Amino acid sequence: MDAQDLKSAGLKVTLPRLKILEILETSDNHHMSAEDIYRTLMIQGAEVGVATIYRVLTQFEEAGMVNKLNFDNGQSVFELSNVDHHDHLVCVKCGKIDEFSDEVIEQHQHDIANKYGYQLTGHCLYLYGFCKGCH
Amino acid sequence: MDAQDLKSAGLKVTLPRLKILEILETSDNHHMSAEDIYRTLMIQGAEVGVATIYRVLTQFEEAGMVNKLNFDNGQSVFELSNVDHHDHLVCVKCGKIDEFSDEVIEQHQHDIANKYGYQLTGHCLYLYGFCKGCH
DNA sequence: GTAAAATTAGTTAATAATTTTCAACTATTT
DNA sequence: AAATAGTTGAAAATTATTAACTAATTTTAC
Repeated sequence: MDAQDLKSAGLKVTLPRLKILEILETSDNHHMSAEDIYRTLMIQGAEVGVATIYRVLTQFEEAGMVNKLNFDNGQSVFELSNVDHHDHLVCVKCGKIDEFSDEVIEQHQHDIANKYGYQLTGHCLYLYGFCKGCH
Repeated sequence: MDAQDLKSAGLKVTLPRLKILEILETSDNHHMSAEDIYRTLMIQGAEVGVATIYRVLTQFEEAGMVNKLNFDNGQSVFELSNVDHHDHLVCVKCGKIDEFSDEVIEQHQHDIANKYGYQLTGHCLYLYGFCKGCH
């Protein structure tokens, strides 16, 4: 994800956008909330308003560059979408996020959509629980 | 779901709680947002404050009487939980909600949780798409 | 049934997260 | 370099939900 991706998406190449992309790429946990990103930018000394972050993330999502994950507790985080499809395990205690993918589940989802006459546009699958360290 | 269920849950039997239960039971689409419930109560001429609705719904959820569903768009709706477990198909255009259940998917979810060392407390699976009527 | 104790309700105010507004600025086009 | 179309940051506005507080209601003990 770089300047070229922004152009392809019809978005001008601006500093805030590049910085946000960079943060999403280089952060340790590559699942970040708008707040997380804002904090990181502040620490870096960048002067970017909150509104810009929400705006840019929405644009990225519309352009298919990032996915927004909405958790049950109302929190939401973003991840780059230039990776293979996967779903998420979320620790309800420490907030840790693991990723998995399961072909059988994917297949069944499609079968179900067909059976009910739905033309699938997306899905959301989260497993919530206590992770190894939080039992 | 009736007065007895309220008592069993350690909740006093009050008019607002009974009305909210009744609405959840009798509404056509038995998936309603706090707002939907509020509007319905207003139409019925009942004088119930919004805060009460949120409070009561939260209590019902804690008591395991209702499930809260959080959709990707941030909206959330409630359904009575005195029915078999199932997941949801959501039409992204008209908002229609269908229900399904799939043993294979359920089983795989447990396998995955085990594999990653998670002790499962819940899951959320929504399929989004265009329903039959909205193609 | 009644009164006292405990819980609950409604109003209003507060909060949190996100979005809008708008004038000033920037990137791209010509 | 000027024109233009898109973008930004600050602050105000919105939205959904929750908290605080007093009044009202339900339950429990007589």
